[in-house]
Amino acid sequence: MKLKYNLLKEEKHSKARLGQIVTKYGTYETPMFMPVGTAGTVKTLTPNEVKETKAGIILSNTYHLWLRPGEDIVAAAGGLHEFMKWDGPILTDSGGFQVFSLANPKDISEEGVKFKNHLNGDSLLLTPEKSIAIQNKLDSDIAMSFDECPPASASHDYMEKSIQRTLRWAKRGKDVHQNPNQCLFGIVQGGAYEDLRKISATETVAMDFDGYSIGGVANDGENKDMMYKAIDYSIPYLPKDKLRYLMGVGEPIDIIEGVIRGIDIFDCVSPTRLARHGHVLTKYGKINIRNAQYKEDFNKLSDDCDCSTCQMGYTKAYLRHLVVANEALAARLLSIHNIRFLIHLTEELRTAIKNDNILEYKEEFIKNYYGSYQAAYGEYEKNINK
RNA sequence: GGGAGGAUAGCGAAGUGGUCAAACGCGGCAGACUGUAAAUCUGUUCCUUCGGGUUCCAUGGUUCAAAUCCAUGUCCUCCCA
Repeated sequence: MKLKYNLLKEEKHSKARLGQIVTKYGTYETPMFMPVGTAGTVKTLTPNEVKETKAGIILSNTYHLWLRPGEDIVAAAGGLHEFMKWDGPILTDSGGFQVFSLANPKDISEEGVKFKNHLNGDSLLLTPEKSIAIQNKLDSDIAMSFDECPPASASHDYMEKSIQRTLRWAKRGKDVHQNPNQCLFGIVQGGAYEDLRKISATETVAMDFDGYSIGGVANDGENKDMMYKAIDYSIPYLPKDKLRYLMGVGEPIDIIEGVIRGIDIFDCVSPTRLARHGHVLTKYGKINIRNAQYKEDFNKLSDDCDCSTCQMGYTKAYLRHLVVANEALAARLLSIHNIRFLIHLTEELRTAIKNDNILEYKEEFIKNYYGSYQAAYGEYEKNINK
């Protein structure tokens, strides 16, 4: 059964929307944060632990599973859900982000993208057709179109050529997409250029995908002002009855701003990566639990957090000890907490949408978490409409 | 009792006459991380009022110049008896 989106309510003072995603695994509310499990695992966590964070959809990656263990092995296992024992929806990224993070511009051609296998140096070619074929076999619930994800700093000229190629790649991918149980999403690119976002969004929507995402944000050379513009310039052209996914985001303030601008789903590696590096998201800001000041702090990470790490009563002093001692449990306990933090944030945003007070919620959140607008938005504070 | 080798910043360890406040590793203290080549990477780690000051076991010496050479002492390790 193909996943389906229903729009339930629009917030009165913003573009924020409450919706639901109906899947064969259950029904989930949006806005939603999706934890990332690139290589078929949300790093350091078991599926049960991920479930306990109240995660709905999780992410996995075409590029990584293609290289290892190979999509045929996943298919032989009965698909990715069965392989990794995740009894919930999965979205697979197409490998488009790896075009940005792993390939050189000169390796990008009309046919596809030449990669150097980061595991053994082999030369590989990933094409739109190949990406979709792999995702068909992985049997994820949502497949993403294979796109070029140029840095935000790319020139208008480069970006224009790039979005046209991404549109052709989207069409090629859609033409070979075969899995009837799998949605296929189109990706809007165009950086912070208003005209290009409009073209990319309009043309992508014209191809009639099951959902749409905004890509190319939160990467090199971008600031918050540009990210929010990229969203604002794309959203007006996306249909209301389809899911809107902001790829790779992220930071609490960006999730809030994204929701206010009409985004439904987000994904980001930050809660798990930060956890592995000893950083903790709390209502009163991000802390580095490694810091010496926590050596004898026998308080929990947060008094009002319902994640299993906090519910167990683990103290900052103990968690700091685990991080400093490089114990695997540190990454696991902090990943649980950080993921739960972002999912809890989306729960609060859903409540705010129901109550039509999301702008007030944002003010309150910024006050608690960042302390100031400057801290929340950086030097672009004044350009961003509060 | 005889012989040999050592002693360098919190620890380990380079350096064997000037370019040495002294490589590098660990530990310590901070920072970064947004569709994961990331349990990774970066900075910093004698004191300082940032001008400079005081260092390489101790003391004395050689030299324009010593962590580096010489003498003595102290301590450590190994081998022989």
